Amino acid sequence: MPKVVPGYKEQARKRILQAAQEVISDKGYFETRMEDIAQKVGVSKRTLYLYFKDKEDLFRAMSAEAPSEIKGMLRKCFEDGGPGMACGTFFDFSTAGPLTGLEFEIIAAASRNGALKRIEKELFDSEIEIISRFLQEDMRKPSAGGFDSRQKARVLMALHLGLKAILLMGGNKSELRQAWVEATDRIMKGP
Amino acid sequence: MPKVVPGYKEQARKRILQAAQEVISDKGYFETRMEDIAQKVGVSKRTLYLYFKDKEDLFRAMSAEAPSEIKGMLRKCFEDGGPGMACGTFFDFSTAGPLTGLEFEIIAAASRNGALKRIEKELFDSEIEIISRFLQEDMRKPSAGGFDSRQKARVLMALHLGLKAILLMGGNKSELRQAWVEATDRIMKGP
Amino acid sequence: MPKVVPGYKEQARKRILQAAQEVISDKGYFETRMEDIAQKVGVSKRTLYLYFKDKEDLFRAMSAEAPSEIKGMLRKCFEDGGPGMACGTFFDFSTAGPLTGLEFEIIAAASRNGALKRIEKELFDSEIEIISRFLQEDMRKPSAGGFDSRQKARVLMALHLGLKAILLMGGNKSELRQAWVEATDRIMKGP
Amino acid sequence: MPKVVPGYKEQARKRILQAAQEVISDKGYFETRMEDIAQKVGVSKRTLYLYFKDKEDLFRAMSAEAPSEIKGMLRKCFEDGGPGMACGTFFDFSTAGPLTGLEFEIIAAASRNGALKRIEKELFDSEIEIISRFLQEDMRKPSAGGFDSRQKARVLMALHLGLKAILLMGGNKSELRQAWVEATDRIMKGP
DNA sequence: TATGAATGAGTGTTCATTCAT
DNA sequence: AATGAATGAACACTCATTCAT
Repeated sequence: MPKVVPGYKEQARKRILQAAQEVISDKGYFETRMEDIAQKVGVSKRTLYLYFKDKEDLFRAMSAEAPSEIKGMLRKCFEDGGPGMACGTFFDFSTAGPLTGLEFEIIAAASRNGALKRIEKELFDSEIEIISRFLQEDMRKPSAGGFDSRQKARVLMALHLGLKAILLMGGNKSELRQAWVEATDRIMKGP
Repeated sequence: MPKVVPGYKEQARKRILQAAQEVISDKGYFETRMEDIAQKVGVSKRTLYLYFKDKEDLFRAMSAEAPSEIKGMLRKCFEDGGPGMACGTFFDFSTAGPLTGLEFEIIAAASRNGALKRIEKELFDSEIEIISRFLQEDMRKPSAGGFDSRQKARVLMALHLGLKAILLMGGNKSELRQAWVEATDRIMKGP
Repeated sequence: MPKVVPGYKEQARKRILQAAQEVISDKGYFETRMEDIAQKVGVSKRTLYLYFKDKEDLFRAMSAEAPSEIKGMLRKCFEDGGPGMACGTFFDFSTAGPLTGLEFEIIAAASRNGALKRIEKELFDSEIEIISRFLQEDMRKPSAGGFDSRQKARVLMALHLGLKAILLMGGNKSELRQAWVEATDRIMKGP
Repeated sequence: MPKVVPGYKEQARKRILQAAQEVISDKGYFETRMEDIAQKVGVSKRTLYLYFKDKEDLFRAMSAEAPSEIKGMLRKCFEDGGPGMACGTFFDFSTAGPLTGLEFEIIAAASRNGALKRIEKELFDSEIEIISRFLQEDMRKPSAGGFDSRQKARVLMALHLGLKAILLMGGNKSELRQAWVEATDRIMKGP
């Protein structure tokens, strides 16, 4: 293992976070042992503590950095894509991987943990920002009754989150996809 | 302690579940100790095991019975109330108590636990049933493009769940309420 | 193991403290494992935590209760015995058992731990009290120059402690005993 | 960092020992981490191992060299000073710095560690030697009853050590100083 | 000479759970 | 119906120490 290579520690850190996300997605935070993560990375348990103060710190970092791919997905769907396809595609993308409860575990944890709550809020706000910007471009007109693009973005995010929750409880995927497409259509077109 | 009173055990059980819900809402499942629940009920730890096989069993029972009040709320809003007020009122009702992540913790747990998943699915389906019945009555007309009342109900539930998640992360309540009212209006009226 | 016997817990606690004193005397506080103590008592490690919050708490309790035998010894020598023999006897008594550094470890710890310091101070003061009372009876006359019985008691205690330290470092016992007898004689008789 | 300077290693070693003494005085041997010492010196942890085999080796070296200042103090008080003032001055000198339990921790450790015990014994003996030489000069007469100057020196050392212990437990300094002066007077004058 | 990175071995502590009453 | 006492198994975390540079 190289040592003096600059950026090495940063990479190692990333690898740990990646492994953590996989294991915690799979087993849940509390049922995940530091050992599990260490094994997945291929280092000793002790090494994790060189990069993170404790388990919670690792979880926090993971919560903060993992969603960067979600934002990438949002960008791909909402910034690059055309208006019509954006929503359906987004649903497909966001439900493509293996379904895990990680997102909800983080939310539940955030409800009891100030630091995590702040992190999540910030991530959420930036997501709203991306979508909202897209919607504004798309419409170019002031929204009726205060239901502006930011509110619409919130609704989209909420709906999306809720549908994933239902999927997690065993909901039918194509059924839910259809509900999503139909609903987003109404929400975005307006009355 | 009365022993001969019939239904005593049932009552004691209820008391335990109630206490469990309070404590677990507050601290989270994994951070809640059997001790905590026992103390809240005012019995010894050992006694809990007379009513539930183990901690998970208790959690399962709690998950299954706690939502009965949610259904009551749904009934009050959607079966008894008129169409216009139903949605706003439902939002107000469902966000009235102290906000906890319990719901999402259960969802996350269900994603990894077959028994819990079945329980949650069933509860969810019955909730969909209630709302969907209301929507049908309200409209009395076949919905366009397969976006029938059941799908709408799903969308409502998902949106509601998602908005609660956002609330939990520190979202602004009145803002989200407005988003909810506006969105449900569009979803239900629909083209 | 009987459970409902009143005073049972108190006895168990005593047994633990006794074992702790033996093991810690032997190996030192930091090198003593909770496991070691548990084994000596014949219970599981976990059981220790039913009686003491943590290792430090156990150590504190041990420090506070173990010296009761020292006080007994003091009483036997200074209160019951006649003036002449008290000192020599006290030295013999107090150096009779196996020599350990426990006393000094406690003192070192007390210097960095307020709670322990208070405990030790109190014990020390009560020991001074016992000796000082004996000296007063013995002399029945006001001491010259403020070197009263309390001061003399302090000197005796200090000297005794110091000689034990020297013993611990490999000092010759009979040599030190003689030094003690000679010195106490001068201290108590006065100029 | 100069390498070719002869005596450089020796100096570095001294710096480490000095730092070790400060940190260990402050936190205690077992609660002091190699890291702490390294930080205090301003080198990496690894470097300490270039100078000392392991933690215990470092501690041993520290125990052996630190007291050189005590001997200096003894010389200043007992060899250079006149008889009358020696004792009071010695007390003042030896209790001037910040009070720590280090001395007693070393004693406790020595009681369980042969190598350390030998080191301490030797130091102690050389201290006795210094004082005893002073006393002999002072008196120039054979002591009565075997209570020779060496025995007196032992008593002085023991008393001094004991009083420091009492100080450490929260004893009153001026009270103890007075006790010391009074007692040493009686011990040295003797019948 | 010096060190960034890594780790094996081990500790205190916790908790759900069971025994015997 | 209820419980005081006890525990086995497990986990987070720590530290002195060594590799490779």
